[in-house]
Amino acid sequence: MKLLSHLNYIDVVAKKGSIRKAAESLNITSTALNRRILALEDELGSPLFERLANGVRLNTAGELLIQHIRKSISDLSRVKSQISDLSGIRSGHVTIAAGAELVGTFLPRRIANYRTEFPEVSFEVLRRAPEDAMKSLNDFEADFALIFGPVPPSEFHIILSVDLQVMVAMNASHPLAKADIVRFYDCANYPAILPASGSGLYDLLIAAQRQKGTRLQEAIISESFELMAHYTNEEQAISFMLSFGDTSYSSSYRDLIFRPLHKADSLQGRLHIVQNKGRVLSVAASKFVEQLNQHLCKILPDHVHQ
Amino acid sequence: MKLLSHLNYIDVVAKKGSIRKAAESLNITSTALNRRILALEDELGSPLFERLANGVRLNTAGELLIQHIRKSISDLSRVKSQISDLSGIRSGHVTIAAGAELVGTFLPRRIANYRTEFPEVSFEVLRRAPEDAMKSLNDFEADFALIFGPVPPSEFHIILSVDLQVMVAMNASHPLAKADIVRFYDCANYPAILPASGSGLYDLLIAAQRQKGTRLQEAIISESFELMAHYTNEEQAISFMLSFGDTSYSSSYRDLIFRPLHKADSLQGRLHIVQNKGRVLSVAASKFVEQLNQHLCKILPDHVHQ
DNA sequence: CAAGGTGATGCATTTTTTGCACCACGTGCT
DNA sequence: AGCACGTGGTGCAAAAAATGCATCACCTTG
Repeated sequence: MKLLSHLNYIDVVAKKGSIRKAAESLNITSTALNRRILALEDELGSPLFERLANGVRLNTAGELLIQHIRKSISDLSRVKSQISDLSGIRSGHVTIAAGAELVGTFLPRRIANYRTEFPEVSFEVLRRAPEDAMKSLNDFEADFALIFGPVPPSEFHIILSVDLQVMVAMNASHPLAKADIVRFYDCANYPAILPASGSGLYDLLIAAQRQKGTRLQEAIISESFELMAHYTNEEQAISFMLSFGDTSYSSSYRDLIFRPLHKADSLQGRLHIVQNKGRVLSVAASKFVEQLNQHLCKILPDHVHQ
Repeated sequence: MKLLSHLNYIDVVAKKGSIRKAAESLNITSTALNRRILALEDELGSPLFERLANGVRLNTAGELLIQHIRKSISDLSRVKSQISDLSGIRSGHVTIAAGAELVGTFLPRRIANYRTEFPEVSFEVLRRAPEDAMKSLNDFEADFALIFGPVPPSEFHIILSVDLQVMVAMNASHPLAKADIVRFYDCANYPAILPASGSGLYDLLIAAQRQKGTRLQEAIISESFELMAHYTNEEQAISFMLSFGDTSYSSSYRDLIFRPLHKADSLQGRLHIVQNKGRVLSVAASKFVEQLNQHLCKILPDHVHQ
């Protein structure tokens, strides 16, 4: 797009922190890019970047402008999608920032389901810790975010919240698999595979250990839930996963057994679907959120908060 | 400004309804403008204008885009003003859409007062009927609007509301001037100069006549409050004006006497300061609104609703 | 002090935009 | 019907703008 390409250039420079690097990734010469920046600064009557020895960095004026640029680009792409929607072409692009707990299991199936109906819509999933997911929203990098954990700051609009239970995952031959329900203190008797910090599940498990006075055996810590799932199968270890009430999500890891925790130990967190306040979602994105909404209401009635 | 000039061109074409006319007012040839439009349409993959025999008109896609363009231009100018604010230059531009009741008396003094502090800030006052004032907000033509009359639609953000009394204006030698207070039915005994429809005061007077069963003598109807004021001086006629509690506004029309209406007849309307929902005001505009706010709280305590 | 990185700049080249003249088409007036 | 006038669209040449190369000045790092 020609219109925003000029603006987009600034955005890339800001992100790369170097005119030459940005120019390379944009497939133009640094000269051209440099001069565009100079022209823009001249036009605004104020520099936008601080020139450092090893690159450039946005100054305050630049920060103000880049915020507007990102919003403009994002809004324009929404308008474009609305316009193509008018022509009857169901196309578009949806960018989602989601916690590590969700990118592997929950989202793939939801996206696949959506794309059976609208195959022209492309998706982009950013795996982000809660704080980074919010930053993505602020930078207009993501259309909306799926955040599991504590209530997000009030500066965002919460489209939907769902109460989710944490379940214990283990190999079929694991001793804990014999009972239908697991106590949290029993978990401390076996090596555990825990998520790394920067995930809502991590926060929840830390809080639970402190509250219950139970200390889990941290055998492996990983930020990859795929590794956690597969390794649970290798060793007589346990791990923790979100339950969507529906076993179909859990079953994506064959051979793994999922057991709920005892009522008194129940680890409950909330999944929040949030978006930027005052921002309008694209046609495609809002339809996807609507589909998520319906699905969650169907499999988890009485747990959904609008 | 180069960045938005391309976009602004579309805006001008939409407003002029003709590429040639727009090109003339933009000091470029129609060829260049025409090709820019074609290029943009090509880029978006969809026409933006309907080609008619006597010009062009936005189609649905164009309406969608022009909305974004106007918002972008408006936001960018706000960012520009913020940036120059950083450099210590207190400059900017404020556009106000106001009812005819306010442009002549209330606003000039407020603007003058503001400009003694910030002489670099320029102002633009659009005299608009309530509905047109809201349209100006929607089109990002005005930063905010001063509307007197019924409560504006909820799709706008009401910054401030003030209860305002309507007073009766007359020549010093007018019979009604003898009493300190005027009854509404007494007004029917003299020729009256009334505002034309499209002003909040008009709506208020129409409603009052119906409610009280009193029919005023419509000697002159004008949309100009200046004419009303001056003509009131010429003939033994009466007219109606807003009271800001402070006589200083009324005194701008020398020789005119202002009398309040009896309590039972009191014509009370509301002045609303409204802006587009979700829109951020420029530094200059928000400072001006703040000054209005303080002033109104000072001269009309207990009548201001935030 | 040298090596490797950064952004800035002069000048020739390429690409894009612009303007002129003209076309095709529709409207309205005679 | 005929004509004049206005509209948007287009081919081609001129003008303007953006680009790329080579180079400079500067800073950091080894």
